[in-house]
Amino acid sequence: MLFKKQTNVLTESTENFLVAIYRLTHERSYARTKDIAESLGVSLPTVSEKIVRMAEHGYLDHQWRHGVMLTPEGRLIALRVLRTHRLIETFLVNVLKYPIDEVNDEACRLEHVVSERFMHAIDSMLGYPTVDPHGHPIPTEEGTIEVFEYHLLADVLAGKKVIVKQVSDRDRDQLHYLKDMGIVPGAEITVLEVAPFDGPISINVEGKTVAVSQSIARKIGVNVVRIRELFKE
Amino acid sequence: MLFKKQTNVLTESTENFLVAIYRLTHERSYARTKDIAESLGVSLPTVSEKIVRMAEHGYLDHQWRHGVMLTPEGRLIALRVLRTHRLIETFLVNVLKYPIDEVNDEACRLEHVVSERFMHAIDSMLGYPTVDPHGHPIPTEEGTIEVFEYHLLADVLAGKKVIVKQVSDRDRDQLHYLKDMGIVPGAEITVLEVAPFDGPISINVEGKTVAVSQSIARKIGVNVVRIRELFKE
DNA sequence: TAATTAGTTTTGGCGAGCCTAATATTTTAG
DNA sequence: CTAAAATATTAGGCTCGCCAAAACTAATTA
Repeated sequence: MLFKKQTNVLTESTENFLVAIYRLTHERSYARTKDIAESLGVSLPTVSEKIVRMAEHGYLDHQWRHGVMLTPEGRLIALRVLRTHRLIETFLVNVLKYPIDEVNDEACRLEHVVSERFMHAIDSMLGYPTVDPHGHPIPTEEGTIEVFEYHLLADVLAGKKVIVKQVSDRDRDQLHYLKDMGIVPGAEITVLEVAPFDGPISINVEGKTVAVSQSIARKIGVNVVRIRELFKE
Repeated sequence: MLFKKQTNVLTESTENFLVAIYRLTHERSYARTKDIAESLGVSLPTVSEKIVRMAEHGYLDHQWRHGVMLTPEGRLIALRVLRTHRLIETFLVNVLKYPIDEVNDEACRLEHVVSERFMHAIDSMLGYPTVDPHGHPIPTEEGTIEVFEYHLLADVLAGKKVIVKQVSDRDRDQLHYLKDMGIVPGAEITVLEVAPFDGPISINVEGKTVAVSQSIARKIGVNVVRIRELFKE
């Protein structure tokens, strides 16, 4: 019953809004109009107007002039689309051998049109994966999602050896940059030196020595610490 | 150069119009407004209006009040979309194990959004197929398409044995009906009896004996007669 | 030749999804 | 505690894709 989805009862735009809001409400409990506009690349009025319509349809909870939050129904849809997106990304990398930094655009287009049958077919072909190629959890069909907490590369002490578990999928260029250095989920990294005052971090990845900035290193998750927690200060 | 198309320069609707017109101009040289409307399931004014816009963009040649015909540019796009459609259908059947009568809807949605990279990936994965699961030719990347000419099952004399080469992909229910009887490309058929006066044809398919109407039998291509390149325009 | 009719196009409208410019309300900083 | 800055919303417009009703050929038939 959940995820019943006859493709097309929701427009692509609506699905995109829902996912964007889902992502934003991970940080703070309400997503602000401005942040939604920014993350979707549309104007503020477009967002304002869409919010009203989506709230009427029961997908959003609208605190006038403060922001929105997903209703359970909206959240379910967002997770369904996110699941589709991440499963498709996994398919593109594992089966069609896409480079990790080129899957996002394709998945963004496909996520709105594939059928449930398609999803089942690739899910089983992939062996029911639980994480996508960037190390992000794939929501289940029932609409649940695991939260993994990793150490950040930025916090690892010099001399330690870690395994890359997760990289951010938000910025394509950054992803490309990381991929070129070999920093992808599964890669082994030895931290050589951490320059003081927020300086760069020297690391050894698969034999090569490279330096990355603190800010990038804060976006790289390494090693599993513990599962199921959600502290975020 | 050909087929480079950054996805999205054309809307889904435009692509659908081009393919519909391509199919219609196989029968007669000009596609009539009415036939286009019918084959796309939209109203006449919708078609009239769209024709004007598409002609302005150089995709169509519009003989006012007589019909339209594709320009070379329009034809190229139509063939690109058709290629995409048929390659996706082949992928769905060969790789994802879809039943032959369920591929069309999925392909209709996917054909407008997949990238060139995706097409190359599945094309090579499939071993560069030249026909889709219904036995229709897959246009090449350069925009050429082979025309296979087959005998029609309806014309086969009693006692003969033939191989099914092509079934129509236009009607889902019909396809389902044929699939259930085992009449799919590759199946071996022995014609047992042809009733006179346009009567049903008794055939043996994979051990089972069934009867089909003349009208259906006229939509089933069997055995290769000859192959030739089509020159259109 | 005139009337009927099949087919086509024009007219006028609707909603979705966008936008810019103008306006309203918070928030924040002086 | 106001005034400027930031944020949100309203107003007004645009294109696309669609439609029904009306107007208009062109082909055929009486």
